[in-house]
Amino acid sequence: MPESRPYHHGDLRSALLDSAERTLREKGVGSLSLRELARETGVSHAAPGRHFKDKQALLDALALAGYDRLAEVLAAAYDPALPLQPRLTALARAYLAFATENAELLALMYARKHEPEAAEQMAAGVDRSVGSLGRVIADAQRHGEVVEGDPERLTLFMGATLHGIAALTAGGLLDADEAFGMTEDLIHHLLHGLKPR
Amino acid sequence: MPESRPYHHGDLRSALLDSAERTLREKGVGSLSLRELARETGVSHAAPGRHFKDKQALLDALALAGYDRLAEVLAAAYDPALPLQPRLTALARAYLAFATENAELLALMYARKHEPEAAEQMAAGVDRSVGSLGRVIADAQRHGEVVEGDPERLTLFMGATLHGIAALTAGGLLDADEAFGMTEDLIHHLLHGLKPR
DNA sequence: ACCTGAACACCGTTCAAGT
DNA sequence: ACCTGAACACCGTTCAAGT
Repeated sequence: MPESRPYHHGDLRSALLDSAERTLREKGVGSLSLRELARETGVSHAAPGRHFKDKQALLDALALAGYDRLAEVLAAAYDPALPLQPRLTALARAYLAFATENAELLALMYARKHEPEAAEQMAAGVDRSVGSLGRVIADAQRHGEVVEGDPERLTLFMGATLHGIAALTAGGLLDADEAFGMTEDLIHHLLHGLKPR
Repeated sequence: MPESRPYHHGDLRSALLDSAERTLREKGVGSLSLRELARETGVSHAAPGRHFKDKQALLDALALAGYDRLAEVLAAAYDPALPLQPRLTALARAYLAFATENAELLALMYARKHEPEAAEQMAAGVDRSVGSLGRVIADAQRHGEVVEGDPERLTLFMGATLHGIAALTAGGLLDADEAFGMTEDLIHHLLHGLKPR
């Protein structure tokens, strides 16, 4: 740790990302400016330009990091020892928790990005997260606990439902506690359908 | 139609909204500026301030109009003469079409707004749209075509699923044609569930 | 290789003054 | 009642120059 403010920051890139993530969480994307970020990090306003080609590149990097964390959270919540229904409930709750705790970040993750190479990595990030769901479906199909059919479609059906409540909750249209409270019910309907048996 | 450019515009408010909606669709929220809007409308840069307290107020107005149009689209797609499954498929397709044709607007509609009074109207807009779904569920329950239980929860389950694919598609994470192609399947799973019968 | 300072072309918002 | 023009405090981005 150098005594005051050295000419070279050392790890400006990750310092900017950390600062940006905090601002995003506390004040929203609208209040995120490169100049303000530079000020907080004690660096000139032009310095961020060395590490991020433009503002969108920084936002893309934030979103990408978000996908990494989401994939971790889901992987951690995936417990193959659990029966199907609680296994899915745990995954749903994990996603919901991530969505409510990172509402602004989630919006960034699912926004249309402009930089084409970032979009590619974004898709890969989605795949990694959807992977946890896909494993559950494929595994359950093998045990005859889930209907036969294209596992990708089944996974997408399930993913869409989870993403739906998560997005509605993150957007403030659904109360977080309410969403958590109905997760079990939701998974039940997902498994048993709306039609009476 | 006055000959050149009169001092008073006449209906500046709706002219600004029209222009904003076009810009939103063609270039995205990022490229939407009040000054540019004023220029396009042939008015001074300070004029919009008379009709919208700030930029967010204009965005809120756009989102609100979006809810109106979505409610219309859904109401038009709601055909009580159809059997349950095609009735739901039609609603899902209508929402999906709206989402793909108004991707940027949809993001605005489901974003956290700051002006508290707008948030209230926003919630009302959601209710109106969800209303179409709620009617289908309540009606189907009466005919024994859908399981018993809190109709609001069932509606929300269904709404979350539809919103999920729509949001993923609007966000570019799911190809629009692919999403349309799997709509029928999706509704099938919604009705019959993932568990084998 | 990394950062600064000045410069450029934009913003949103406010407010006296004009019609 | 509605709009203008100037002013203010911000932006993002670029680029020569400094370390």
